[in-house]
Amino acid sequence: MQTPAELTELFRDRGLKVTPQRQRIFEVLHGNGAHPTAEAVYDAARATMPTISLKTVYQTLNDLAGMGEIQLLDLGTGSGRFDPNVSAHHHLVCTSCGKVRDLHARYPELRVPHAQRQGFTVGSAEIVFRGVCDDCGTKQASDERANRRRAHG
Amino acid sequence: MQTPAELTELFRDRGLKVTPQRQRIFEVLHGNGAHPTAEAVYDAARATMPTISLKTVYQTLNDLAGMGEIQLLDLGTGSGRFDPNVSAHHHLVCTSCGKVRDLHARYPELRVPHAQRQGFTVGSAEIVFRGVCDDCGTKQASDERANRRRAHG
DNA sequence: TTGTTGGTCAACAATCATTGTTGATAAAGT
DNA sequence: ACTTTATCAACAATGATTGTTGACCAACAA
Repeated sequence: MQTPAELTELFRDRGLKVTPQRQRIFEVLHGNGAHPTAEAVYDAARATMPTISLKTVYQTLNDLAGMGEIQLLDLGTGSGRFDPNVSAHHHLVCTSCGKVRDLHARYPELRVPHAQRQGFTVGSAEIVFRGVCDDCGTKQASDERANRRRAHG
Repeated sequence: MQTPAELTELFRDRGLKVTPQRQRIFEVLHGNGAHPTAEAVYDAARATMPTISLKTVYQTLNDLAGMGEIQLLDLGTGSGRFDPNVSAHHHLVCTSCGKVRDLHARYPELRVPHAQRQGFTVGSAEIVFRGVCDDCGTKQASDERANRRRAHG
């Protein structure tokens, strides 16, 4: 997505008002590679603007998605995640905590074999790599150690 | 997944009773490549068993998923879909009607470049190809023709 | 065949993420 | 300054899914 200043212009061009709440949301999203949920954006915004409402956050996120400035992802983690990175890319998803990271890699082989098209006209392909992130990996390891201690003691 | 007869045995082995409702659900799923939603399974089951409840359908689908006989997919179509095909494969999703089809193809290139792992230990990879199915493609074309006629008339 | 266990049903409430509604207030943009 | 639109709070509603209750009945083992 574009910088907060550019988004401000974009909103003005479209006749949308640039309110402090919206600017706060622009800031929160700017350079955020963590693919926040609406709730996460809400929490981050509230840190410096305690009266902002979750409704307003959803509203603004949907406006941004409608303009193509951010992307709404459904990666099977229970709630939608908003990705400020709009260019073609793939995702790493932690099956333990739901963390999502961008993956910038080219997969030129990603074609559907003709015999398998089943009548589909394919427009895009996304890869979701599922696994365990470093945080959850080390936590699991220490949990297991704790379990062993408990079993022995 | 296995045949209804094999599933019957599996349920018995686990101390689960084999009721007509469950057998009906086995039949509905057997050889079903359409990735039905819980509602779709419910509707199909009701065709010959009008009193079966949606609750029972969810229950049995979850039991089957717990045994690894079917797979619950979240492909961003709004509701979960149940896939009787448990082996590694990918999916074609219609962005218009939500239809899902299996894609049996090998993508040996599907590795995360080491420099991009970001601490993740990757276990699996799924590709979702999004596009328009034949039904929706032809429907869209005829809709457009109708729109042109309306505009001219 | 009978008894115990568990499944099923209906009806309903509850969950979670998300969107809609209302009416009052405030602030943005001309 | 005036018009328009955003925001807020509080609340209801959505749709998919799960939980709850109590009554009933059927599967399976003895």
